[in-house]
Amino acid sequence: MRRDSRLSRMLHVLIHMDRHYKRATSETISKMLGTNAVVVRRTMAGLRDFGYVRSEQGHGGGWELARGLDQITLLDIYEAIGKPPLFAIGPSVDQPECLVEQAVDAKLGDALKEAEALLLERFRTVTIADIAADFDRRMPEGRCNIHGDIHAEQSASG
Amino acid sequence: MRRDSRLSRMLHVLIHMDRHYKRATSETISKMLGTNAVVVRRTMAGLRDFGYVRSEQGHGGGWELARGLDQITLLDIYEAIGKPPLFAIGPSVDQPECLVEQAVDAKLGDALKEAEALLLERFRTVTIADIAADFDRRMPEGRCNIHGDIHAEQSASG
DNA sequence: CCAACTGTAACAAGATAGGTTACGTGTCTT
DNA sequence: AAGACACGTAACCTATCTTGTTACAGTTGG
Ligand code: FES
Ligand code: FES
Repeated sequence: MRRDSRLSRMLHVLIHMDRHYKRATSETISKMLGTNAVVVRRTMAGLRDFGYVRSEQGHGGGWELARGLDQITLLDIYEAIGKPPLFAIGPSVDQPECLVEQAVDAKLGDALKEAEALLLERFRTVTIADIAADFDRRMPEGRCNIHGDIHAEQSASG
Repeated sequence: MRRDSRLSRMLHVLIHMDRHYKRATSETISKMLGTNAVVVRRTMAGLRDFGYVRSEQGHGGGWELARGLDQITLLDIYEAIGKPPLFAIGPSVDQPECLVEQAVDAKLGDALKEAEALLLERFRTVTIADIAADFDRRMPEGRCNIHGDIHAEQSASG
């Protein structure tokens, strides 16, 4: 299975939007993420529907934050991208007839539910601002120089 | 992503082997699991390599338990099938240059590591005998009647 | 030898995240 | 009004991974 990277990507984008852009187009964001503008629109549509970002069409349009990063948790974003499955393992059938299999899946399910609860609890208590603060510690100057060209063209326009 | 069901399947098989079969062929097991004999050999090869089951070739051969279910934990089986990835979410790139992305992945990775540790700890402390005991509580008579035909043909030969 | 097994390689099928193309619609500038 | 710019979305392709299938080689017991 290929790992779903949408949560990671959205967090990445939101921090960049807060730190470096007033408004960013799907094209600009796609370059940051190393992907395609359509993928960006597709994924960020969920965030827009939940009110974390706004999108505007037409000339001069693009994406912008709709609230502060301290008002958005990891759980918010996880839900906004559609609550994709967290685990890569699980039972082979949903409603097994075999009682042995039922016992196996029940026990396995208990362990998975515990782990899921812990994970979602972490998601619930960590805001994107917390992650941004970690970034500030790694780069006190607050400058990202990896994609300088992208940043430059945005500084001019926004 | 399709969920890896090998752990669930192997637990299922091992309990049936302990409760109903002295020895079972891949063909018989594949019917229990609703799959193919080659898939059974492929998956159980790992369990054999780790010494949880024995296989014998040739006429009258098949699979049998190499130790008691109370001597095998879920973690043992998880490792024997090759420690497949537990999570379906993760970062998009392994070594991101962008410091923002590094901070995101670090925070996300912390949460995932915590959940993984909890899950593996549960796996470590639960034996297959524990699951079998749950099965006994669900079906006190100790009989499985779903695949009676399979059980019957095995009772005759083993 | 022959039948009944496992061992394994090679390939097909099914599912899903992600990438790409195409086109529609809205909005700002000129 | 025209045209450039940008989002919205459907449709399709690609990559990857688990699972299923076929084929065949090797092993064992009658
Ligand atoms: S995408 Fe983070 S510095 Fe360019
Ligand atoms: S597979 Fe469990 S009763 Fe047949």
